[in-house]
Amino acid sequence: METERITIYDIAREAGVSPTTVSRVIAEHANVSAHTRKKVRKVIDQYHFTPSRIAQELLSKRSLTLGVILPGVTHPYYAEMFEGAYQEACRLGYTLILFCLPQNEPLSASLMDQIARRRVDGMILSGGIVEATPERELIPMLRTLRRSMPILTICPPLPDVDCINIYSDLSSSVRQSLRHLYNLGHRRIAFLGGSYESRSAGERELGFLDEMKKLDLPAVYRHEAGHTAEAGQLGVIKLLSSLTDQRRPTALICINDLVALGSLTQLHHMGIRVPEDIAVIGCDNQFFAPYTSPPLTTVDLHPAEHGRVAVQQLVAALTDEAMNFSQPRPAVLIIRESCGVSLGARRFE
Amino acid sequence: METERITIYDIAREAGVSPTTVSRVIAEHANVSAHTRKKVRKVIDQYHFTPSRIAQELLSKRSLTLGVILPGVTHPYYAEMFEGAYQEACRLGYTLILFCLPQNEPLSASLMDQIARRRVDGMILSGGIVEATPERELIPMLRTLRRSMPILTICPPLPDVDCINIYSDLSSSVRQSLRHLYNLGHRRIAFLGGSYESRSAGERELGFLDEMKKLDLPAVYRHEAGHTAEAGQLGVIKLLSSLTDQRRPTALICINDLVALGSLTQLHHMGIRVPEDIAVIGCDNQFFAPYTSPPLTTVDLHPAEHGRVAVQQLVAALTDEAMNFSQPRPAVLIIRESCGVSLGARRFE
DNA sequence: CTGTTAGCGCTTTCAA
DNA sequence: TTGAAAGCGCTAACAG
Repeated sequence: METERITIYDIAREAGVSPTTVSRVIAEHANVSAHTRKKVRKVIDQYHFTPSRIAQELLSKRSLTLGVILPGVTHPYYAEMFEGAYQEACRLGYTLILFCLPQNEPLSASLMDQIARRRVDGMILSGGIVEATPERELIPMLRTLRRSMPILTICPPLPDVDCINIYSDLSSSVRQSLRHLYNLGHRRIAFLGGSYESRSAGERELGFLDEMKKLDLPAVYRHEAGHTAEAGQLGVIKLLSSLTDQRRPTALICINDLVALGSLTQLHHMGIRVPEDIAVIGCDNQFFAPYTSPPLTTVDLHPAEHGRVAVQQLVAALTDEAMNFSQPRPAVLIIRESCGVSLGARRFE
Repeated sequence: METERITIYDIAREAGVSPTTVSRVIAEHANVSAHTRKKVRKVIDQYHFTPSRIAQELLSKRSLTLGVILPGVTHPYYAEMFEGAYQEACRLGYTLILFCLPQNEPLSASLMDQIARRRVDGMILSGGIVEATPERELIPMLRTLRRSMPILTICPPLPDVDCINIYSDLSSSVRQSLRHLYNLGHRRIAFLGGSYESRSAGERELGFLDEMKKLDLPAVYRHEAGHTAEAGQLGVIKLLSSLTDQRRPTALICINDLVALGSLTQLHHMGIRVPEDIAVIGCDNQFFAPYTSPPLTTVDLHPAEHGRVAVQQLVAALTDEAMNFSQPRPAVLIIRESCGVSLGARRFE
């Protein structure tokens, strides 16, 4: 098992030069004669030598590693975010270490410790940790972390911490969906999903309420639910079972595509046609959205791009003593069939 | 930005002891008097000191880090596998570093180099890299890697390399689906998806062909396709468009749920009812399977468990000079509605 | 162009 | 019970 690790000294000895010279050859420094270089290269290749990044990190005091805290990658939204971040990190010569932290778990002391020990150069945080942790707990933790490295959060902006922040214009997302439905003639529009504990969900909720008010519509159809397909299914049951057909909403905005998926299934079970009887709009533009029946109208939040930009900004902050500002990223409505565009604008009672 | 890093020497000086003692306190060694320990602890806490894992790694020659190569985490199958591995790694005190390598990209020299430099303690490989790379290229690379660390592959077993191997019993997966359909009365059964370049796909293909032969059925309905929903959609078009209704297969086994999803959509477009006109079975039991219409019968391969077991085995190999054997993991058929059980066994011409 | 020296932050002898 | 010294593998500074 233990393949006695070869060091730069072994190479130096074997090539009859000093370790420094070997180091220079590896780093492709200019000040090495072609002859020496070739000689050293040969020995390096012969022994399949690769310098230890661990030693380099110790010396340079930079790990060229970024930590990422996400609720996990099982949710396609975060999976895409991670991959976007990963690509950009590769491009910039950084490595990512992913820490999965379930939505409702707080940033434990043990995780903080692990991060600190690793001496990562910076942290990217998204998901429940920055969405659902009470600010009175979260802010101090972030401040502590911030003392040793720059931090980037992907969530609605947080007050009183010196973090770079990237956020989806969630409010705009709901507003766009709402306006689209309004223009199609809908007036009884319901909002389904999320939980008031999540700041993102809250922001959408607020966007919904505010836009409804602007449109002079009563926002009576709302239902707190989770973020899963099952939650969508349950949500529809709760939302509709108590209502007569006359008072039933004619359109449904779901907090994400998973909830929309569950809703579609449940509506189908109940014999309610989409989009004829009720229009449905999701959010996230997940891979399955074109394949639901009917294909789901949704909003693309571009999580992969968020990830990419996050790494870019964080690395920039590491180099320049840079600007830590908040940046909203646009949300774009993807129109398919579940909203009923093909039916044209109609009049609803 | 640069928060002058505190070292064990700073703590030692401040506490009026030697660095050794501080080290001992941190490692919770026995041989420190209660008084000294308390004194040192206080200084440590005061300065929020955490020992550098980088220095520890350099000294101990172990990084307590495992590398994982996956095609990415965007595919839920691999996302689940990763999370399973992640959990187990946490439990055992290891960190995972994820390298995303697109399905059809070979293990580049640059990636090999990166892995070697990181001095990870072991590697877990799955996806295209071990599925689709020609063996004449793959085996030598694995051998090279194997010289410096234990390797675990999650894929059909590879010949001539000393790797631990975990694999889904893919052949059994197809056989189960096939037999289930057969018992329901189906005789014209089609197989859709995959590509002959992938060893997993090949194994399923073989399972299909072999089982068809055992059942004394002609395996005429096969179609190489990709692994995406779009591929499923296209596959159905190609498979059915040339056939008269009489000769059309009455059942369809898809290589994965994505392909099944695309197939369902396309069948719907073509006015072919599932399961009345054609039964459909997928594979992977992805989260959306209960929410397709009709709900998808599929096979659960338990990727998360694969991930967990992988880490467990690899860590075991790191400690014991352990057993490198191949382990098939069971595949279980999850029966929903797309296969038409509720219709009961029927007679097809 | 090349080599010597010192030190990154830690732990492990070994000695006191 | 505590500490001094050496070294993990590498590179930057400084000589030569």
